[in-house]
Amino acid sequence: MTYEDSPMQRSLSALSDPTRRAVFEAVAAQPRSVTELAKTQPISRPAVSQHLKVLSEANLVRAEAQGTRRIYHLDTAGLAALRDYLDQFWTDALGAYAAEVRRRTKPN
Amino acid sequence: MTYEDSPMQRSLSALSDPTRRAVFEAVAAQPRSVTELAKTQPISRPAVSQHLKVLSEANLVRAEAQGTRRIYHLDTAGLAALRDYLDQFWTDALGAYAAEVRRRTKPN
DNA sequence: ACTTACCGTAAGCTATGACTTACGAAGATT
DNA sequence: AATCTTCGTAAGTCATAGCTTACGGTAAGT
Repeated sequence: MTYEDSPMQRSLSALSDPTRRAVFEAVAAQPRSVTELAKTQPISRPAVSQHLKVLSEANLVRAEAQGTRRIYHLDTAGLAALRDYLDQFWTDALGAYAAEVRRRTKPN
Repeated sequence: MTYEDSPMQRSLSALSDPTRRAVFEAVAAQPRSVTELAKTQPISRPAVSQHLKVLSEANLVRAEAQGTRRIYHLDTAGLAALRDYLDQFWTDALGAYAAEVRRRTKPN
């Protein structure tokens, strides 16, 4: 049951697959065309295309047409969304920890 | 094909499922027992247990036994791993952007 | 000691997701 | 204009992930 489909959930699940994450890292390392990306992976070119579609919809990657080729490059939007999401828990955790410290140090 | 199983990949895929992410957020918001967590979700208690197992193996959550109850609370280790992973791309992206700016502003 | 509450795991079902091959469209090349 | 390259998508297959019910084990309550 997919009862939530926030943009950040998309980014999160986009990176959940190891192969897709490898594709993402290849794109991040250097902007490349689809066939070039496919050469770096042990899967077929259409499979890479499908992964790129998912990554695009997660705003983790973007394409620029250049003739018949499509050069994919990193998109920081999805990255920022993920970072903000994690940071939220991070500060919450710190806050909870501080509260715990206060609770433990406070005399009864 | 699971050709990679880094601890950070585990954290990443642990949060890929919306339901499991909801469980994680419930734990993060407040340490709770399994049955208490199950009440906050539209799934059965064993399902919550299974999600907690995955989250535990991803170092996103930890349990403390308290009688027969197991109180789950946030574990910042997995969170830190994710943060570091994303930050790596972040700084890379900034570096690439800076290089791009240099390339564009540099006279031919 | 018997029952009750709490929890993890096994077994089984079903939906989904990751891959393949096949195809068609659009721009480059000759 | 004919071919070749590049790419996205459709169709189909297969493995896996998430859920359920059922069960057993441990600690607490009476």
